[in-house]
Amino acid sequence: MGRLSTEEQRAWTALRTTYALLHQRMDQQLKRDAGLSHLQYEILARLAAAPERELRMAELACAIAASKSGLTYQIGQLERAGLVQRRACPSDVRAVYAVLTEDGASRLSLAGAGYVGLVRELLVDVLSPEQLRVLAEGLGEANRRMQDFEDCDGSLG
Amino acid sequence: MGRLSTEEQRAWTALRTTYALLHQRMDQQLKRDAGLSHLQYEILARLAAAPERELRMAELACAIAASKSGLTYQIGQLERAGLVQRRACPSDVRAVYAVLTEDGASRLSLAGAGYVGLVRELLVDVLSPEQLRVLAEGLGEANRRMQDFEDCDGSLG
DNA sequence: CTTGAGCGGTTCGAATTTGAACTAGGCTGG
DNA sequence: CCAGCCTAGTTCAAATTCGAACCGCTCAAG
Repeated sequence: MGRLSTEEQRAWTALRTTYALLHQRMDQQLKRDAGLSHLQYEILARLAAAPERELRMAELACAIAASKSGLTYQIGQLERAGLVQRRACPSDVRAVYAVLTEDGASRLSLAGAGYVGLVRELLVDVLSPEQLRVLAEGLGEANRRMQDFEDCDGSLG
Repeated sequence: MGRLSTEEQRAWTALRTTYALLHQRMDQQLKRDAGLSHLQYEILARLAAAPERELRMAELACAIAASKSGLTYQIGQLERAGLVQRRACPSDVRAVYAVLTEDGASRLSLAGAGYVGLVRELLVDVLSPEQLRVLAEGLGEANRRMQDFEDCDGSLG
């Protein structure tokens, strides 16, 4: 249980602050460009990538690491804005699908350029391809373990 | 302005979710162990590492990537809990120092073991030393650039 | 000196987030 | 079939967060 080595500390701190700064920048830019928060953008992006452009609430909550109630709130906002629709599931009355609307898709692509630009400018272009590869692999593995252990839900709601 | 390559996307997504999951876990564990939020822990940790165990509000806000008002709130909480004290700056009446108290220091060390354990278990031990080094270097550089560009304050509050 | 711009923090209201109930449906053993 | 437990989402109040407006102070230019 000793302290972290300098290198270990640097790695963790860098991870933390990189994410924090990037997140902050994205929030500002997305809000300016398309009136979306970073979280909302991620939600729309997940939906866009999903088959039929729809996902169950729980899957979505898990994917974006938000609490159940937090997602309910955000989907509410997005629905009011017409970017998403709720759809009941025929086989299970309890379940709800969030579906990306046409408007949602175009809003997403409106925001997309700026978002991608930011990821490039502040992350991708700063790293060598090799560094990027290592990062994707290493953190990908860390992720997998956490999700496995936690079953991607548990206390999240 | 094209899309991100699969690898680029993987890297960014992994960064995002790794941080999110780690943050969530920390929040829970710290709350349980010592009644601190992750943010509060970071604040105390920064103070502990600073000379004289004190920092100006603005420096602190910058260090933890919080908004000015957000920090005011959290320092308020920590002060009520007796873990931190505000101290005026003799040379500049406007400035305020946040000082770690003895209680703050012991609370911090109380929480420290669990915190470090989590960082080890979920991040450090999952990566090879080489991966860790690359991560620290790469993200460290990304960080430096963002902070430079933004002068570590700007629109943060 | 004396504006006037800018800094450092705080305050305030609105938006978001959280966790703990709660509502309802499903699902399994008896 | 039925009780008891689990699951999916929502609701609600409380805690946190954000941004804009604000206050008092500093500092450099005139």
